[in-house]
Amino acid sequence: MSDLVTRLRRHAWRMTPQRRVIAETLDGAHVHYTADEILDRACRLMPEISRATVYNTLNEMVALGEVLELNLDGRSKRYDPNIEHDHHHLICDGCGATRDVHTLADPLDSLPGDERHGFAVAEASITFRGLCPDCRRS
Amino acid sequence: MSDLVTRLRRHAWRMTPQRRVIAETLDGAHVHYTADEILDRACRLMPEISRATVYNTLNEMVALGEVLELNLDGRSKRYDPNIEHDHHHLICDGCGATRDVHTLADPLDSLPGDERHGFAVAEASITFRGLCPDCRRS
DNA sequence: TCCTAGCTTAGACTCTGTCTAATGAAAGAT
DNA sequence: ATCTTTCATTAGACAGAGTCTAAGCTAGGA
Repeated sequence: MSDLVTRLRRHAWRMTPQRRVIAETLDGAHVHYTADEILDRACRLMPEISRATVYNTLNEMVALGEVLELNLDGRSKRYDPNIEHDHHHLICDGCGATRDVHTLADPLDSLPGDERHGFAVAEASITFRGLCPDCRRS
Repeated sequence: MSDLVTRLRRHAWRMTPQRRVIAETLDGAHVHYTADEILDRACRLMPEISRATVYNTLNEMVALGEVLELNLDGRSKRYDPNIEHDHHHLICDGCGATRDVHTLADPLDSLPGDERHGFAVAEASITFRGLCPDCRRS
């Protein structure tokens, strides 16, 4: 039983077999998958699952506040079951692999008042870019 | 004569009328446009310019290192003629307005070695989100 | 001026994601 | 247990952003 499934059960939300497979796929990964990667993996467990269901379900999980949607590479969205608001992301420029990281300092503190231009700044997230161990070798 | 055109002239790169219109459109703006917005504006000066040329040219400017490509909203890319590598972006959650900001500390220093997971980390950029002065009022 | 590399063009194509209309399954009421 | 209503799932059509292709055009050097 994954933690994400537990969290989703608390909402008034039908837990269908398709939704369970999607939630378990998301939650079991240490990297953040795209919708198509989740579809691939879900198809191994439930071959007849449809693309629309995967997209619908991911959007609903995001709307429920139990999954974060990441727009990091400009190609496809990735989904993060970790909803803590103090984490950031490390992305491989070679293959697009994405994972959570934690920093020592809160980046909000690094933006001085005179650089806020009258904005009410609520949130800051850092995107780190580089090459993952696999892509460094090739 | 825009500063971006001056910078582009330093490269072995044909300065065609199309490329000049695109460079001047980009450089004259205070916000960061999408490729389609640039196409719209370029068409006012040169009605027969093609979509492919705008996309090709923007990609070449990025490859020359004279323009930065931003993936901030997951929909379409935006182009920033400011290529200083130590600036970040402040985005309004209300209207999407985007502007450059500078921070006190380099965010790369806030990622400890044991959070790098074997990656060769090259770059870090911060996205600040909040409400701009106009959107705070309404 | 002529030549040639390389630029521009229209339109087809790909990829990611959304929408629609029809079918299928769950949960409360009887 | 069955009915009924509501919501979920499905295949496929559609939409938006961006890339590719093949043909013609042009900038700039010889």
